Amino acid sequence: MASHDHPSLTVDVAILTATGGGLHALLVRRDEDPGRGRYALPGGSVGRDESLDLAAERVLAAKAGLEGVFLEQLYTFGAPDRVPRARVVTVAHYALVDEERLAGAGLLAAAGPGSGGSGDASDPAILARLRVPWLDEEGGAVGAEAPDGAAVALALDHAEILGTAVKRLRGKLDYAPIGFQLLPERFTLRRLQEVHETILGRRLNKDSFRRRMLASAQIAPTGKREEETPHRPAELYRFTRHSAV
Amino acid sequence: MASHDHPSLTVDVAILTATGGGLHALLVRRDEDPGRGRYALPGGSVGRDESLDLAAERVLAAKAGLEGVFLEQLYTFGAPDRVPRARVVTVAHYALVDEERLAGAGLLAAAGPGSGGSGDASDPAILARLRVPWLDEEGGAVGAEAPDGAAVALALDHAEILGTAVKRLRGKLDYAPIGFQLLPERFTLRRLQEVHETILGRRLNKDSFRRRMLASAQIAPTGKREEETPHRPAELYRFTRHSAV
DNA sequence: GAAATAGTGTCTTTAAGACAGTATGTG
DNA sequence: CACATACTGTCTTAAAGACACTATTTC
Repeated sequence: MASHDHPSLTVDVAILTATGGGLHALLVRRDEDPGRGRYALPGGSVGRDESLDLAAERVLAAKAGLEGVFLEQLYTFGAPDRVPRARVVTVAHYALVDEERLAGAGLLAAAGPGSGGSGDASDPAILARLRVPWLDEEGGAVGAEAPDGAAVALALDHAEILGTAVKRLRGKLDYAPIGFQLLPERFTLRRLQEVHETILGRRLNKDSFRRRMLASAQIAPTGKREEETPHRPAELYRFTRHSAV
Repeated sequence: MASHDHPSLTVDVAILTATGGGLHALLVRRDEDPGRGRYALPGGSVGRDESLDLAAERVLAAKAGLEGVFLEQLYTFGAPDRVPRARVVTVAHYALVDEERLAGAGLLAAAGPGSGGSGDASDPAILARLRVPWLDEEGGAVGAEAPDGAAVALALDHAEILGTAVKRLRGKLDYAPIGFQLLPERFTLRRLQEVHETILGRRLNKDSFRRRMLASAQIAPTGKREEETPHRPAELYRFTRHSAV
């Protein structure tokens, strides 16, 4: 078993945000085979002396101009036929970004010529809405559609990777402080509930949600309020880093 | 970036069982570097045209003589320094086996000379009790001790892998039909509760546990009962494969 | 019948859901 | 003042915990 028999090892990052009532992912159009013309998750090879997380961080910075965001390993995809005519195993990650940050940094850095970081930021990037065809614990591939509503063809097994990311997100939402990652530093309880509903794909009870969040000690009121609302302004909360014991 | 720069890719399998009130893992003693003399998870290289799951199944069969057991990908470990003088990324899996099956198949196949499957079943194997130093969602490395109570030195990052497996097990217990994997086909409610308590590392309320399990429709009475008990025999239940909707 | 554990019935406690009613902003 | 949404208080409902009590086996 000579060393050139080793599979290639890459990382792919599902960069997710919640906006307009739906989950969205940042996708880049591939200009090379395999998967030319299709949209794909940002990805790259794992460097010789680079940890997996670091490789994912590098991809995140280079292709979306994002740093310091929530990033976690998701699952490793290694079916022998997942890439035609090559053996490529990918360690998929997922990142969570609030919509303002992604609209500003991500799309500009990825789409603009040389505006971002280190290199291949030339691919056109889109923020695709995810169509999740299942509830709860089912899982499976998800669809994607461009801002104009057209279906987006995903490269390789990336629809499956996105489905796995959504499933993970849903599963962790109840016991990990994860919803806050999709919101700016200060947010109202309503916005937090909307994010949870977007992730879960179903409506939640307002009273119960409110009580749970306030009792969890994961959030604290800032004393400030919304401004310029056409109605009574809501209290703004912030996420507290206490592990909620 | 020549192809010989690719990291080596392996799978390691945490084979877990619940017995004697504690979680146990099957470990084999390494007779080669790296980690010679220490105990390690059974593992092996990923074949050229082999999926990750298939590689894990192969390891499970070859090193523990186990087939058809619960097996799931856990996490991929790829720190550049996790193996001295080599770059080896491992896709860790975990398997769940009931104690009878592991005592019979696993230890004999792994320890006996050529009694098992395809090859390297020569390493002495032990069933090590895991000492989990944390509760709930904390995570981290776990300790291991041999049947005689002596601490077992684990190779590489395998204490971390085992910790990740225990954490996953605890996390999935409440919403996935996973406790049954650690029991034989027919079991009493008491045994099922003991397994849950062993996994979680804490006592559970008997009445509530009973009600939850019976209401979940995940188990069904077989009509048969325990035999040769020094007290009233309990109903034997079996796991129903319904997804419990 | 004593001992041990299985299993049932019911009360209390806690969290979720429902909903009425009050508070506070804009136009 | 109309309207919209924020927030509060309370009733109902469902699940968990506690515990008394009955059932069935071995010795």
